[in-house]
Amino acid sequence: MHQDHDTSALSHPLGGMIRRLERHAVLDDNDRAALAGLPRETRRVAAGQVVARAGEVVTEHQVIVSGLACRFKDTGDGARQIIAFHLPGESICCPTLFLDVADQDAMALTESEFAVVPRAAFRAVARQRPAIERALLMVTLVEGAILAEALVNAARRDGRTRVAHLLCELALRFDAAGLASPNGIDLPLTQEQIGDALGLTPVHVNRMLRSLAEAGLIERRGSRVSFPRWNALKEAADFDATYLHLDQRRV
Amino acid sequence: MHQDHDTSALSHPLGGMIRRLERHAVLDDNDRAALAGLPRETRRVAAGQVVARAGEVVTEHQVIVSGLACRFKDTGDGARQIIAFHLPGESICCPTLFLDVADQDAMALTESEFAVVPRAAFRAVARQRPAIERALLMVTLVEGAILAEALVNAARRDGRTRVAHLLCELALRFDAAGLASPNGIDLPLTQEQIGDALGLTPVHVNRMLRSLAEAGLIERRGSRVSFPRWNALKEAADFDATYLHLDQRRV
DNA sequence: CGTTATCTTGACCGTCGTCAAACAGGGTGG
DNA sequence: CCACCCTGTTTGACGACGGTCAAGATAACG
Repeated sequence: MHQDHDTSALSHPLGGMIRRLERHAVLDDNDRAALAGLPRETRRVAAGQVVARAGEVVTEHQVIVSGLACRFKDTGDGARQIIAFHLPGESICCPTLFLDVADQDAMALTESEFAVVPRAAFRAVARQRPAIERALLMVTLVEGAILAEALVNAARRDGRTRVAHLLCELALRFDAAGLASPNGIDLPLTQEQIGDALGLTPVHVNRMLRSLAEAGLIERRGSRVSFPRWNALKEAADFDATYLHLDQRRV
Repeated sequence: MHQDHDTSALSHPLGGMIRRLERHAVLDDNDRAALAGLPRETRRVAAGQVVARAGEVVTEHQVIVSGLACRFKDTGDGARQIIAFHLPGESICCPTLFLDVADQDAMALTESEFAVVPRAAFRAVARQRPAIERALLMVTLVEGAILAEALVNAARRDGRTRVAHLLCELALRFDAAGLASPNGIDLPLTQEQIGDALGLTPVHVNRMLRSLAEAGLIERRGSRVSFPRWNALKEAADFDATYLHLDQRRV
């Protein structure tokens, strides 16, 4: 962990977060400067490392700079449910920035880099600059919509559709984050983690991936997934991208 | 539908919403006055009536004054998933107040009364008064935490635990809303609606309710549900109320 | 190159969905 | 007051989707 107060927009550790906020809200130069001026550290964590724990009082606001992370909850009998995947630019914020006691855990799924901001500083900036608070509300609403669709997916769709739906969502979100290439995405998730997100066992995830591949709806090479028949996959996934609010007019 | 501009605090149609916001945030007299002064109508709707539709451009902000409502999504093959239950004082707001195009439907589950506020007016007040926007962010975060637990419930727990968990949650939320009596709650949900919220069929909900009743964990008389062994029920439900954030310090 | 995590596949089984029918309750109209 | 109906509840029989258990194959990694 090292101090890093470079303020150039491109390499700024919070630049991804600022761009993400501006996808859903309007910030002016002062807002951007206030966010860019936040005290922060960057922290590099290994895959699998837990970075926030339910029940703890929160003192830090963590933003992913690179890598992939998730929030999750464990049930009483040891099962794990992934609540949300977090791409670079996203915060583990929403549950913990304003709620005093976290009710969820968070972990890095790949080796990741986090920007860590003292919670009090972040909240002070949000309070002083209403546009920032508005922006936080917007991204929280979008995350809520994504969470709602995850509930529909897990509660209502069969395993094959569920897996296909998650792939569609991640493909679009990776693309929006600039992490997709024309011929697919690099999906650094184990089948167990996919199952943890969908309410399936790893062996069933495996069966369903095979089924999708045999139908020609996806192609797999290592962790690379490509979508040779995107529209057919969307169809099989019962996928409608409205809930991602990717084209939300900024307010 | 009739105009109603009574401004006395107790009977004000938005009084429930203001009190709810103040459970999670701090409002001053000016904030309260700004909310109470919003233009509004009250609207009475019958059980089962859809009050918001996915895909529509939103122009109204709807707050429940009395009754019970829910948000839901339908899947491609006709199944319905209830995303959230809404008690008096809550808004159907969070998805639709700031996101331009709704991705969820909403309906009244019982005969209900809604306060309807023009969206532009509500947004203007929120923009002028940051404390209100902060309050909206807080309740949105709490709703997100409830939604996350619903995902855990539907994806990870067996039917019996799922039903028990929903009963625990509703018991506490009804109580917080002043709708519970010492010996239980009046649950105006059909078993089909319970199933729509949990990802179960109505017949399986019926079996699980019977199982819980036979174990002495709940008692049913008509729509009345009581909890003779609350702690044992919580245990069977894998229930931990942290996620409801009922004791959140206000910020 | 050995060790471990992850993937893959098969066989078996249980929870829950499906289908069906009987039953109860509440409202309506004769 | 009583048929009637409609919605919702209750219960049973059966089947399938997906979980469990287990073993072997492959890939990742020091």
